[in-house]
Amino acid sequence: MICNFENMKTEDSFFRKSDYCRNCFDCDNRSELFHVLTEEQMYRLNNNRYEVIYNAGETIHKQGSSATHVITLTSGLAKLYLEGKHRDIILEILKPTDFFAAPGIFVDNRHHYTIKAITPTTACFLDVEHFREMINKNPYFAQKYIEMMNEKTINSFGKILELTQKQMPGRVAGAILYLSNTIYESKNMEMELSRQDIADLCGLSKESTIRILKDFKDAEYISLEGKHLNIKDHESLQQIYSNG
Amino acid sequence: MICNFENMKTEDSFFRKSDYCRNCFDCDNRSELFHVLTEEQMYRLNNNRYEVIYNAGETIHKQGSSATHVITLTSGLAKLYLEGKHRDIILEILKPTDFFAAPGIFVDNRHHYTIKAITPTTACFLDVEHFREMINKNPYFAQKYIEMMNEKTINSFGKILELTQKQMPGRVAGAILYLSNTIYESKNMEMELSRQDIADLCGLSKESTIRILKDFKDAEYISLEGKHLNIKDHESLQQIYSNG
DNA sequence: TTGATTTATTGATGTAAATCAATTTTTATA
DNA sequence: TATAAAAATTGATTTACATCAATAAATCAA
Repeated sequence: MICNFENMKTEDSFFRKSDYCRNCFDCDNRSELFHVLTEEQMYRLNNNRYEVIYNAGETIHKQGSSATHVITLTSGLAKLYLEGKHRDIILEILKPTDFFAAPGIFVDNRHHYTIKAITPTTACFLDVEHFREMINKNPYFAQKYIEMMNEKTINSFGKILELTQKQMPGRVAGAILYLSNTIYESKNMEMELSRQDIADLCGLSKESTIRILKDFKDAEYISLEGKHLNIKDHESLQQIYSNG
Repeated sequence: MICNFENMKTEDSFFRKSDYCRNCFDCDNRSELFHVLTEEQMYRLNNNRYEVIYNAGETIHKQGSSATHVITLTSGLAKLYLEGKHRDIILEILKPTDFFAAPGIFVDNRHHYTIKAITPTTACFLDVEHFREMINKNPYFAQKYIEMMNEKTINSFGKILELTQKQMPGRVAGAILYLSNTIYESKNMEMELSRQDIADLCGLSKESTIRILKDFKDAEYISLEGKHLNIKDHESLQQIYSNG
């Protein structure tokens, strides 16, 4: 499923838009990061990228494998998680325009986490060498990237505190608020995550997670039918999240 | 306790070395990061830095306070930790030439952790604005910094897995190995950390940590008198650490 | 040197959350 | 549509670890 600049030209459809075959110039799903590129750098970016389609459940990056490309999610939903000995810990749900450069690309050229499609997903791949070059040639780009990295670092600090200090209700409330505020941007969600996914987001067992969700439902903080979750009492959830 | 380039010139001791009053050019404690600077940038670096002396227990950076400087530890030992609601989590022990730039300096200009001196400590301070400038002007410097950041990110992934998946013996073994391999670089250590510090390194209660240390002592994996710890059976500790 | 304060140690007890096991519901497949 | 497989749910049980409480040792200050 390769679709680069060259391909598009031969079809005489340079600026044509399609679901998973855009060019970078008028791409709605371009990560914010790339806004600082010069025209020429954008041209080269477009020339060096390709897009891949994934089915739900397919692996996009595998922990331990070699990191050859950075990615931007262009459609769908994916989970980024650490594979532990006993369970997985989801660090982040990725949604369109989320950009991800493996921290390994400047260290050991390995992936240190796995990214797996939750729904059917498309992702745009960019060669690591080319990415490194943009970092070196464009200080604004480097700075933007550093900002992004730093934000993720700060988030991971928060994650460490949550996973070690909050107990079950606080963590589940946190996961619900994260999905609502950041991922679905609505209090009324048709969740695409499984119960296990939610558990992995909380660092809890699936059974415990289900029990807490039940409690929240009984307490009328949420309504929950299958994968349809509606936040009825945002205030209380926030309270539970904040108080641990 | 300010001692910059200008001060030193007036004393006619440009290249004089003293315990906490060096210039950057012949400083043994310069972080690796600064090796890529040009002569002129080194000059400016030297001009913009100052050094501070701390007593054991004093706070160098406070979580939540504003991040105005990046630091390099030039002597002593310090702990970098997250202040949680119920306990602190030590992310890293800092020792001389360890450089630390708060991830907040490119995000919200706040410190997201606390750094506290464990022993009497000196640290070299560099203004954030000047640091940002070096990042923008020197792509090698930027790249080195990114490498450093990425390494820390990868480490924090490991920390997340350890804190959530390993149980007590695995975590305590991990802490001992970390202190031995990375901090004291010896199997025979006169530890400067308190039992509480070791506990915070493991994300455990002080009592549990002490119990496990006792177990290791009884099993003759280590000898332990007060703060003197000697690793007698590295192999077994490594095994316990790996198997969790 | 002594008393005071902090740090370290040990034992007894409590509990949050995991695990195990069985059942129900949903989804996928023939 | 029937059947198999996977995911979700609920209850019973176990356990790893924290907390509490008491004492002992070490450090500090006067």
